[in-house]
Amino acid sequence: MKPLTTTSYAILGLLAIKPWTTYELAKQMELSLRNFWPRAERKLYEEPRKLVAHQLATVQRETVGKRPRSVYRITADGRQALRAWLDEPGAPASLEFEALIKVFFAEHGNKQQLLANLERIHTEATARAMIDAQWAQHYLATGGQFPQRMAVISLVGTLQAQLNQAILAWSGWARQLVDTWPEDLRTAPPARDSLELIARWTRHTTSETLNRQTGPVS
Amino acid sequence: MKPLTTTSYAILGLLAIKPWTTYELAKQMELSLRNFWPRAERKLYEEPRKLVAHQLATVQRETVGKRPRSVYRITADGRQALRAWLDEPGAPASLEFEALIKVFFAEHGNKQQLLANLERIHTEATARAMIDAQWAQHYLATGGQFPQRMAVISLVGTLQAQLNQAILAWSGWARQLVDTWPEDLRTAPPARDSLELIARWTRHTTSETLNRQTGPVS
DNA sequence: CCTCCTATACTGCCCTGGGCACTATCGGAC
DNA sequence: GTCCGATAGTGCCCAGGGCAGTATAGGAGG
Repeated sequence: MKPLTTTSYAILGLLAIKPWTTYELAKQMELSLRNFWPRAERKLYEEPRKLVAHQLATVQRETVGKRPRSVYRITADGRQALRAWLDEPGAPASLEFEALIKVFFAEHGNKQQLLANLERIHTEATARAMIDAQWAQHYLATGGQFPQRMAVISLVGTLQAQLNQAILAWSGWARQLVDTWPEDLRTAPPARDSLELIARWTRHTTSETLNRQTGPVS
Repeated sequence: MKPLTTTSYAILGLLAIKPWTTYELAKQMELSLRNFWPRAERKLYEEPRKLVAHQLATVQRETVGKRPRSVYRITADGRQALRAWLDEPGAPASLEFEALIKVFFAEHGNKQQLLANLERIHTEATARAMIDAQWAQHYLATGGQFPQRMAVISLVGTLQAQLNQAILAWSGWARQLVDTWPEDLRTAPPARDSLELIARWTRHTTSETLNRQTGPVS
């Protein structure tokens, strides 16, 4: 029997809200979890079956006219498994950001290319901020599809918006700074002020011993 | 001939700095790009060969005693290809954050479980902030292994640190807020203040600076 | 001098998950 | 009556993740 993955538990979490068809589950995953757990739609279709095999859900085969569909429902075991899963620490966060690689290797191109990449990041973050704003307005106005979930959703939505704001603020700052740099980026002055700020962030923390690990970039 | 991927260009970017052995390339990728382009070490060993096939790099087979090794070197075509790649827009950023799924579905568990998950996020972000601080101190003190790269590295490092700070601030805020919530999270009041702040981000794109250190809800 | 340990320098192999392509019916608009 | 988008999926290839394994180099310690 196929072992359950994080994606399985994400689906199980949705089933804990209400019963859904596989198609609806796939749509809902895309809608609400894409931003912190992106998965290929194709693979989501295999998850509910695994849940049934583990007796965490049941299927109900229906037909709409001639077309069949499967409605999945969480079981008591399923709710129990979900609660147990919430106790386990999750894997550390992981980010993929191709445009940042282009910033990282910008000295092998010219200043205009770096500015263009920063501009693209800024534009995307701006668009994203608009979407976040509309989302927040929608939730404030309607309370959302599942009002009992609004509290936790407001937490998660806040982090997403804050992360996007961080990218927006950074790209605006970086753009302005790079504007003052020479054409040959190898001779540009490093952002010392920013590094000094980062270097001071140890102060607000405990004197716990640190294992030697690497910082953001080496 | 295998097509080049983003990972290929990341390796090519490293080769544009200096020649490396495959082993060194793999180590360096892990060290410096893990945080925004994480890739399995195993697969990195296949990339330099692809670059040679495309004539963007050359190999030099050497031996250290009885042990063979391959040193890769970028070609003029390689530098050209790297510059061209810098012009193409990168794929949108993508985040995987399992602990956030647990926050998202927290209403199916109890308040203590949610607080524990927030605590874990906070602890990890705190540890990460210390690593970032040490990294910044190291760079300020030594200028790094490749001083001509310090300017671009300071940009990328700043974003990484800022993103971690956003998580740190958010998790601290969320922890305090959830503390005031009832046991049954379905009846908890949503973070309206925060949503209202996000909702307003449509209009003003204020001149954000690095010194903006406000938490999620200021 | 010998042993142990870690760093260097990779390769084999299985299988998960990403992603494109494809099928088919339903329901409402025009 | 026709067209289009939404509903409801399946088949299949292969890139990439990740575990395991091989072998030599070089320095530390006894």
